[in-house]
Amino acid sequence: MGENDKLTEERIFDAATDVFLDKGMDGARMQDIADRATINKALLHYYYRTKDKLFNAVFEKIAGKLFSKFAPVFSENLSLEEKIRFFFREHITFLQQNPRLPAFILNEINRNPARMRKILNNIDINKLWSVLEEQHHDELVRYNITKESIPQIMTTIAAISVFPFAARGLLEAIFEKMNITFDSYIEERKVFAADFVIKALTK
Amino acid sequence: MGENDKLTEERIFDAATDVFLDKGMDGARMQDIADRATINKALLHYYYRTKDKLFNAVFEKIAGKLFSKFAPVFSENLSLEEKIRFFFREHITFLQQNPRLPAFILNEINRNPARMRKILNNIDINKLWSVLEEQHHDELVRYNITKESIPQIMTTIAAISVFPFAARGLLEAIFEKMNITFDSYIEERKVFAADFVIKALTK
DNA sequence: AATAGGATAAACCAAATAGTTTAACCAAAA
DNA sequence: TTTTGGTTAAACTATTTGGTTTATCCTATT
Repeated sequence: MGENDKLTEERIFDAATDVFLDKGMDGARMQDIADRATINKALLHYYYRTKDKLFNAVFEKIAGKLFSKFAPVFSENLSLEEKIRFFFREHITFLQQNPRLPAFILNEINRNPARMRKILNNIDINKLWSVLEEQHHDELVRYNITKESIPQIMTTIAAISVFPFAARGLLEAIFEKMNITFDSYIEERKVFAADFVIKALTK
Repeated sequence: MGENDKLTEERIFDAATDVFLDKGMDGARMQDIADRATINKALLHYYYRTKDKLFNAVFEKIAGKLFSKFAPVFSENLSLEEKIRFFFREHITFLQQNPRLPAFILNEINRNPARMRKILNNIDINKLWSVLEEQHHDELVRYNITKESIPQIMTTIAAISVFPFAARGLLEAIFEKMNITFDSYIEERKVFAADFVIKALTK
């Protein structure tokens, strides 16, 4: 019954995603995952033999989702400034819908850096620079963006987008005292972030 | 023998800090901590009755250390621009010496937000704005910094400083392929970050 | 000399947990 | 009708782990 099959496997995968996102690899319990998928432990192990295999499947899917959001920057036909605005709008909106991803990824990356290296092996980092230079040569000159400054700029952009979600628990506690909500702060951030970065880059 | 006493308690505390920083609350093992302190488990429990109490002690110390680094911004007698430069230089240098703190704090905050709230209760967030406005009224106007924009600006500054360390495992993997080291990137960042923020804020 | 308390080794306990096994159920396919 | 394979409940194993207990040792203080 290949139909029902997929349903169950998917239910397991979704339940596992949910539990791992909440508790991390160490804190997650196989029984929890089975419960959340409303199956029993035997069946859980029947589909994913070990906790490790299950976790790896979940982690790779999540990491893929998170990083794939960076791709349009290299494909969309927009000016550099438009791309920056586009990126923050899209990426932050994505994180709004998947707010637990950043903390999860950052935590598991530090627990097991090898896992990350394996995923990154599929990406040719150096090629990205060539593509960027090809598409935006004039703008790069105008903004004074060099190959050397790329690491600083890119990590700054990532930081501005990702950090609020990674530090969500902390920020919510602070914002509570200032009478502002995390949600409105995030909504504002989509344009604040773009303005801020463009301003900083403009000569 | 109060002397030796303190030595042991400190050895335990340091060992616990080390293990918790590496493995987190869930991943840490009491036996590991005892081993690293070169004492036995009985004595470990003799000093800190439970894993939870030990963890809380470690967490509060670490959180205190991390946040205390934000304080000089309100005490040093410098212009706003100088303060921004001062902050990034000092804070990033501190993180260079304690690179595992950010990932640890962010992770544990999300696992147990209540713990953070308790610590933040000792800080009067709203007062900080008054102090800032008192000390830098003219500059705030000049830079177009309002009470409303403070959350965006402050979290951006924190993000730029903290994120590289929280994402260290990821960045190291990427930088490897670009033939640059995390250390040189961080060294650069002390001034890049300040320049970037000041540029973004200047009208 | 006696005592108190830090320190140890080692065995122990109870609970949690990953993973396995077994026997039985049921529906769809052969 | 038989077989196959997804599915279940439940008991079970082996190991890990937080925490306790006990008996013993050592040393500084009384």
